[in-house]
Amino acid sequence: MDDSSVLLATWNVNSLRARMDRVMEWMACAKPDILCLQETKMPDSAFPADVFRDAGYDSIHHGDGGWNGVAILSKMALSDADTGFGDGADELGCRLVSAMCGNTRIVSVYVPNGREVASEYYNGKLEWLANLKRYINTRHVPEERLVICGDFNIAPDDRDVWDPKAFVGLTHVSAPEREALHDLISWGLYDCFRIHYSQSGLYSWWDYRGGAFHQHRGMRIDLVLATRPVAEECSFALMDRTARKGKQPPDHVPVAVWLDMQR
DNA sequence: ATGGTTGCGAAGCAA
Repeated sequence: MDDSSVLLATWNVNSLRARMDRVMEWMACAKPDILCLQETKMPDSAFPADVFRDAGYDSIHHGDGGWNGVAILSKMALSDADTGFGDGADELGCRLVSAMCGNTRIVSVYVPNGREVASEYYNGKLEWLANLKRYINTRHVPEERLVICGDFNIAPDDRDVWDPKAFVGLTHVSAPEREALHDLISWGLYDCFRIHYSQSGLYSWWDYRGGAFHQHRGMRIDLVLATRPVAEECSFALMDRTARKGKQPPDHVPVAVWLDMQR
């Protein structure tokens, strides 16, 4: 990692209020250039933009209460920020924020969980994913510098779940969810983590219950998707399992990618 | 054993 590489990370923090000390600690250690957050679980009025500014980060937040909430932090100035799908489509509550960061468009997303297959929430998840595809397709082209990252609440394939047999009939792995994600990716995106790793058993999330983390029962549902111009510059990727350890850990860990691009 | 844990908000609900 030379001085010209940019470190971009995405992290579902499961309440920024509860995780602020950990987030600041991780940022001081990893020094990401760009950090996308999900599940801040706070309204814009509570978002600590001043604290991040003091730490050297510009920021944009989109949240309206105790659930969901997404943000982008950046050492470079953010501009042309936008929230939601912007076309009147129901975004199911503060799940998308976007901004220009240098010459690259950054989108931070928190895809709905879906709760149970065939539920109204599951159908809403599929609809939200279709809206995301439409949002991207109407505003961007694959030749642009574009990153869409966040908690997709979908394990792209069976390598990304600890036991596929245990997930039969459950959300996050169902064919319609995976097809919706594939439909988005096939528009012209690359899964940056998979550029560097092909093996199974590498996860970004572990259930709090049942000692799942220590039993290696997790899923890879937090993704950094990028168009070809950005993906070609992706020299390395990591999911920081250390962030799942210690006191009051979040259930997700940061997914980080190094991009050899000019600042 | 429809369990288990965490956060929100102040009791269940969402994940």
